[in-house]
Amino acid sequence: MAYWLFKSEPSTWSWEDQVAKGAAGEQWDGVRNYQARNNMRLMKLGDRGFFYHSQKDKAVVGIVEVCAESHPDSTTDDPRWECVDIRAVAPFARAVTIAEIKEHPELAEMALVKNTRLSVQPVTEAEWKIVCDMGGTAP
DNA sequence: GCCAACGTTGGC
DNA sequence: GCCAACGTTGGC
Repeated sequence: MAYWLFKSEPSTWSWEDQVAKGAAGEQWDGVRNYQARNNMRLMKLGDRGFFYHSQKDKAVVGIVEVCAESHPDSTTDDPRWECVDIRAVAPFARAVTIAEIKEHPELAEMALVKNTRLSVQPVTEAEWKIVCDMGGTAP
């Protein structure tokens, strides 16, 4: 299984919005960046991801799961853009802020730190375990 | 609100 | 195909 990170401005699409969609989930639409799209193309059913709030919170707030593999983004007619569907799995017991992530030496290579603007990022298994632990939630 | 980083666009 | 100009993102 692979691990990912999905970034969203809470004012646009928040963890609460995601939870409200329940087990059916929702498409992660609106991505207009090739690197982010390519990451979504690599995702498999059951892959897990972090849900990150940018801007105001700047923190990982929960865990999501891929519940539909890459398909055309219904919000555009442009065939270049695709997206996956994700559903909320579990909230973090406590949010893990980007400041904490930057302080942790083993997380220095995370895309969140190195490539701050990428909205859909890969996460390594080691990073996954560390951040879940910091969030007080089992991986 | 500012600014650095980076992706995209368009003229040549 | 290069590169300057511009727009957007996101941390601070």
